[in-house]
Amino acid sequence: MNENARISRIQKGKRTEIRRENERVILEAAEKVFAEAGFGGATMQLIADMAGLPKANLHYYFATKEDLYRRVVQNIFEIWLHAADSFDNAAGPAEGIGAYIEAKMEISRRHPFGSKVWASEVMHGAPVIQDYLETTLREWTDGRMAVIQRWIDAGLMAPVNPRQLLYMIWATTQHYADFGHQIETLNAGKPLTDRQWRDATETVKSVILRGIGVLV
Amino acid sequence: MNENARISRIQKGKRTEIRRENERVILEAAEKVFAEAGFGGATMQLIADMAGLPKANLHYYFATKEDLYRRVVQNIFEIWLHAADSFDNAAGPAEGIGAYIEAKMEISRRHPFGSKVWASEVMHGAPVIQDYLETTLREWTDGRMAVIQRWIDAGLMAPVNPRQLLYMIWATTQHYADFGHQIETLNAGKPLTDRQWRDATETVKSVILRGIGVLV
DNA sequence: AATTTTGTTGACCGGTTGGTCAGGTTGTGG
DNA sequence: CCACAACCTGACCAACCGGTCAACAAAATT
Repeated sequence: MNENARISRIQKGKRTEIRRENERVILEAAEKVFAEAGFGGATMQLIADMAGLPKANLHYYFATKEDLYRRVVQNIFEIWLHAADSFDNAAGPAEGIGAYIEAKMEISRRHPFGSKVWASEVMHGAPVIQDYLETTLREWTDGRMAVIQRWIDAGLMAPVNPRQLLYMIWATTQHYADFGHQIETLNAGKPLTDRQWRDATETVKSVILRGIGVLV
Repeated sequence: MNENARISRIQKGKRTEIRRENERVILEAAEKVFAEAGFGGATMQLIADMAGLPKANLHYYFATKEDLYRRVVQNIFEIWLHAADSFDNAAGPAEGIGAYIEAKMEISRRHPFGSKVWASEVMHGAPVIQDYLETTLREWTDGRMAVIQRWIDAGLMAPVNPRQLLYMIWATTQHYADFGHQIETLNAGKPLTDRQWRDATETVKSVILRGIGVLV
């Protein structure tokens, strides 16, 4: 048996497939339940029911409720950080910040449950991911602040406090996920349409970009 | 006994005083515990300990955990609505929206626990205050949107979607309460100083006001 | 085909939680 | 000073929750 065949077998083996699929189903159910009930309000039984598995099976893949929760939070954090790719290779603030806002709005739309879990985690004092905040997030923030400061120094945008600007972007974009229920209620109880999402994105972009002196 | 004497006695009676004071202490403790642990994670025992009362005493004043929670949520909702007073008798958007942002930032600073409870309630689908969203909040929103629209029609500000503008103000201001822990962590673990709160308020105000074409 | 590893699950358990209640204490009106 | 109402609380309970485990099934390995 050569190396390729072995790798192929490992990746395609039924065992591996079962594990991957079950973990996926469990994490998806957990994300939803944690988002809708909070960590304390969520029960392993509820997650199991939503995943269509016996509760004992959950504990086979994830030792404890906290382990499962940690994985859910880490998943959304990864997505969150990736949105920064828009930021990096941008020529100036109009392009960079505009693309970042669009990326974050897209995340709010496609991962509303993950966003809520993250918000909930932070609101409760980040008991699980405090170390991420102090290391990865801090470095990430410092890096983007430096980019914004360079744009300001180059006269490409108004001298707005870069940190506060990032907070404003985070707040406005995540609002559409975290407070989605309120927004839906004020929208006659109906989810936002494609057009409404585009309008919201455009409004956020235009107000912020004009607010930092990039648009006229 | 005349009417005045009776009212005076009722308001000053020790019984009334005891009830009012105990309810106040319990609500204050409950707000903090619900904010830090969520509804599901909060326990009556924890609230009782923080209030310095036996658990059974809590159930004397508030029949169920849900009753207590409902009162906490209603309290913050009242404060929330009152911030709109800044909006109403304003000559134009610079004054009205500026004052509203300041009022909401002040609420985020002075009632961080209440803000978090409100956010948590909405994030979880507003199980307790859904009717408020559909009645009071909707009317409130429609009213302010009309005011903003009049300003736009009068040429006092750029034609920004009034609804999205309100959402942006809610999001940016409440962010400082709901994500206060994250902001504090990124601030070297220290709470914002007076000066930093003023800076944050000014940045939010200037970016939004410039963003809607009110500032140059 | 035998053996080992991995996956599956109903039944069970100790600990915690929201809520109750009986019996006591304190304040109030007559 | 008496009777009634409001307030207080230790002890208790049924329900539920996270987690365990033994016994079994299925797949992989030899």
